[in-house]
Amino acid sequence: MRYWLFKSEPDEYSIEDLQQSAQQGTCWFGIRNYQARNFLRDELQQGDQLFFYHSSCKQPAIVGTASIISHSYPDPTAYDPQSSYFDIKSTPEQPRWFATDIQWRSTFHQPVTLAAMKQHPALNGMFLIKKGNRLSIQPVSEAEWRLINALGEAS
DNA sequence: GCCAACGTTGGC
DNA sequence: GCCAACGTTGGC
Repeated sequence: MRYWLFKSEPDEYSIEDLQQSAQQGTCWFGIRNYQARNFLRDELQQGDQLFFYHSSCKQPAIVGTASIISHSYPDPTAYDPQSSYFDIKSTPEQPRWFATDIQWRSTFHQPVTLAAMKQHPALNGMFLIKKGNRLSIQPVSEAEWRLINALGEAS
């Protein structure tokens, strides 16, 4: 089992939206970056867990957790000419982009803000903290997973 | 709104 | 295969 961090703009899709769809899960689509795609296609496994991160908002923060509930599969929006994620070079024979299903698991009692993570010495090496990293899907170590969960559950 | 840090594209 | 120009992300 591995740990990940997924970014989402709360205006587009927030942890509240994720929680409301907890029964059926949520299709996570629209990843259009090759490095993120490779993680999604090659390394994410059913049962993995992830931090849900709110980006491009007032208080960028990890706000909760979710789990991967499917294998990765070709991103249907890449085939849809009506979709802004349409990519003519992605075909059913050779899909270029992938999606997966995730399911809400927890909302943190206290969001763990980017500022707090930057200040925490133990999180210096975090993918998210490394300068200029903008990946929308990125790996998280087990130590980081434990620490941030503890920070988020603390009141 | 600004801008740094990437990623992508395309000419050569 | 290089690299300049351009586009995007996302914190501030």
